[in-house]
Amino acid sequence: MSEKLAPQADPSGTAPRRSDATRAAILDAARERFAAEGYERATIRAIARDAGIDPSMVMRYYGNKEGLFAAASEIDLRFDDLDGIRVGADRHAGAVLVSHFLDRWEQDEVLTALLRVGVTNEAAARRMQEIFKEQLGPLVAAVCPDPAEAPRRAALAASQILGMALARYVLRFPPAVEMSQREVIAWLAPTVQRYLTAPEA
Amino acid sequence: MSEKLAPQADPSGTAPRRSDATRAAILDAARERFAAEGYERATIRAIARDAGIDPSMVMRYYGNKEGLFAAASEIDLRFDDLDGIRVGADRHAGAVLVSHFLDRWEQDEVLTALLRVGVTNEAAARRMQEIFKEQLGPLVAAVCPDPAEAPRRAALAASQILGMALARYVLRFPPAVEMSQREVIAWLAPTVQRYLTAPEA
DNA sequence: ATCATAAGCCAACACGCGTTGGCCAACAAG
DNA sequence: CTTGTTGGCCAACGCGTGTTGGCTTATGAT
Repeated sequence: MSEKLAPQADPSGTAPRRSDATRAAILDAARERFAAEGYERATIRAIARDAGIDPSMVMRYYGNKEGLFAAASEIDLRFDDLDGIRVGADRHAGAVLVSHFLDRWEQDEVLTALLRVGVTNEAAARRMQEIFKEQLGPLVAAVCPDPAEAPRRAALAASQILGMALARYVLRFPPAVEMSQREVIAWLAPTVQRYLTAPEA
Repeated sequence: MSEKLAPQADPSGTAPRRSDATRAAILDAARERFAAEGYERATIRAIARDAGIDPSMVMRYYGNKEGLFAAASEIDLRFDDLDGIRVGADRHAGAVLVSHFLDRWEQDEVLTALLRVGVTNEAAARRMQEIFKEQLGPLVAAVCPDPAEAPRRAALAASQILGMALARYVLRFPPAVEMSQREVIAWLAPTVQRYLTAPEA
């Protein structure tokens, strides 16, 4: 009676459902559409068409459009891969951070989606705040001189990183698009480095 | 016969119309709505309501929604006020530029509107490219060492300035909002200065 | 083999949108 | 005063949207 919804023992903790493939297809399509067109123009009908199913399935699995976006925009900035910063590479924190963000941005369209949607959608903007606060914040606090300054320094670094993402991946300013990843890092790393570690004023 | 549409002599070149006040009210309301909500969520009906007239008037005067946005998002970055840069204050170009942009952004909601809309709307994104290219470009070319590098350097400066505008005026990251204008200038000026004048790599 | 359940589709709803054309009143020129 | 022109409103159209409920089919446990 208690395990009615779990047809078989499940080591991972979540019961696998027969519809998991469909759910994933919906999420993939949603991420792509949200990233490419923003919240309003990414219609549930179009997402369903991309996923090869009926629009009503989207509602069944994610409740409503807001719920779909919430599910599709879950993000992990993957700073765990970066524990190198703490261990003593503080002098290269800027370069490591910029490089990491560029990688993440080019691999994961969720970041573009969140940026595109966050500009118009209050909930997405708050989500973005949380992500940067909770994931970038601690990392900055560990690197910067006075932990009390961490939020401000993180915001400054975020402003440069988001600004480049905006110019390069969203607005597609030709010069920003044409720069190689290495060039972008060479230019932005000192900026971010200074925001993180330079003494105030 | 030739002057049928000009009821009286007009020194300024454009005939004043009885509807000019309404046209202006529409544009004001449009700017505010586009800046606050982006393209799709700023409805013509709401704009008309704000302006105190009927939605059909908007169509009469601006053709369609696209035309309205085009008219409402005309922008002059006002770099003319800044000829100080050329005259020899090149060492402070970064500070002057950042300060000028912050002022413009806080006075003119069109900039926020263009940023919010440009993220989702192709035409607005192109418009933004043109504005930065044609208005910021020449100014950068006059300050930077090799004019051939101007576009890239302008894009870098734009990435930082737009990034801060994004964090401060659109996404409203608390630390970015709480910083005083003076603090923002103190942090960003050296960055922009370097983007404009530092030797490459 | 049975049968509850899950997966899926279809058709439709109500709503808000951009947009249109016709009608009325205020104005200005003769 | 008359008459053409402009400014303005009203009512409606067609459309695409998010969303709903019911129906059919496949599935897998019993």
